[in-house]
Amino acid sequence: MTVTAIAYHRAMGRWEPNARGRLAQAAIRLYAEQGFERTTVAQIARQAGLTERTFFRHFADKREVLFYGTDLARELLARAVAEAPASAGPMDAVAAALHAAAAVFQENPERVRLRDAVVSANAELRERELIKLAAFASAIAGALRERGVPEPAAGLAAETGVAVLKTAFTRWIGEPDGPDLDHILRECLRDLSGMLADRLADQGSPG
Amino acid sequence: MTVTAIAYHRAMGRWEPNARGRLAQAAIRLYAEQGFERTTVAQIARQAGLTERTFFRHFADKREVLFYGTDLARELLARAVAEAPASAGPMDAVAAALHAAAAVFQENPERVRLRDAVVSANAELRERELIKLAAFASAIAGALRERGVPEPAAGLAAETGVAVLKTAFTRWIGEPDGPDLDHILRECLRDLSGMLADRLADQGSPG
DNA sequence: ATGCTGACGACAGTCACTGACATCAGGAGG
DNA sequence: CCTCCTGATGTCAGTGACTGTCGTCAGCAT
Repeated sequence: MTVTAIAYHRAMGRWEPNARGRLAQAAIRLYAEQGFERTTVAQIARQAGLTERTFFRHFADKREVLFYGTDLARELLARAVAEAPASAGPMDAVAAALHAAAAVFQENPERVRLRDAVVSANAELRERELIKLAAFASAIAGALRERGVPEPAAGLAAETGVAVLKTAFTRWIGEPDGPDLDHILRECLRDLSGMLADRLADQGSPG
Repeated sequence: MTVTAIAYHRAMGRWEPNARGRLAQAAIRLYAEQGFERTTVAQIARQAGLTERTFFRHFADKREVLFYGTDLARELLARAVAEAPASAGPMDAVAAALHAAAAVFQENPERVRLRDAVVSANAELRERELIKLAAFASAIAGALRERGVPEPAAGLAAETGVAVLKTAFTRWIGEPDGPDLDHILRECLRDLSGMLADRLADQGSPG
């Protein structure tokens, strides 16, 4: 469930045309070919015609190079929540954001799948993915609060939304010829509503 | 939201009385005193009267030492789900598990808070925490499936449950003199039900 | 042309983590 | 009591991620 995969594009370096991009491209290729652990930063740098030291000037660590574009995705989610119609409830606004993210994924399914394969294959990368997802939730929660949704409802809706995104994404990746992400998302949201509504019905027997 | 904090106890070493425990205790103390990053594994080992090499024989890495007992917590959650009354719906079973976990946290609030402070202060430790929480979700989902709950409902209920636990835990940590975890949990579950029930009411306007 | 600024290379150093081998405590069997 | 065996530990050497520092060089403004 490497849901973080999103756009790979950015400004260029000053001398070389695009240092960051070259490093990122070299990295994902090498990670995919020989595995994350068996790839050294020196290899990536050499592949991109740069030095190891320069790699670490562009990326905080060896993992971060795979999470390029995460900032953009976070902004996208927050914006979608903010731009949801005023009449929409918290969970509707979150749903809108999830569908916006889904659209980006579906723009380039092959790259998303490649990245997912690399990230899923390594525990350290899965950890980093989770942090990014938590950042998504945090951004969504912030946007909800801007809409006047109080805590803990905002945080709860955001966390739940990300949980739904993860679940739907995993399902989508799992069946390449299955329905599209939008459809799966809607289905998951409906299932969840149902479960919780059931629970609401007979209240007060929690522990 | 370092929800992973749970029991610290285990078998003893053969020569020295309790190598694992001594290492864990030294580690958390040093991490709390001088920070995680400024503490070297050699320091921890020396403090415990052992060598660096031995530290890595007991813990997979420098972070893992703070996540002692996570396995027990995972089993606790799974068992609570399994032992929920047959009449309980998926979300009720999950709620029961969350309350079981809450009970363990409340057994020793000081230690939980100390650990939370250490983990929250460091990004790498927060990453590890998220992985453990994901493992919790996975265990809960498995237990739900054993109860006959189909996918994606099982995964969804599990993820949502962990999201609720995180939210409630954060709130609990945030106000030391506030209501107890059980109470906050119940409140969060109610809020979430409400939000999703509202959304269920006017269906079909997702994105 | 000259100086400034920011990106890069070169180099040395720290530390997390690993593999290989020696060693030593204690229990099982004589 | 002695001996073998097993498992936990110490020792040593090595890899690789990451950092600090300094020199250098391209492009820009003056």
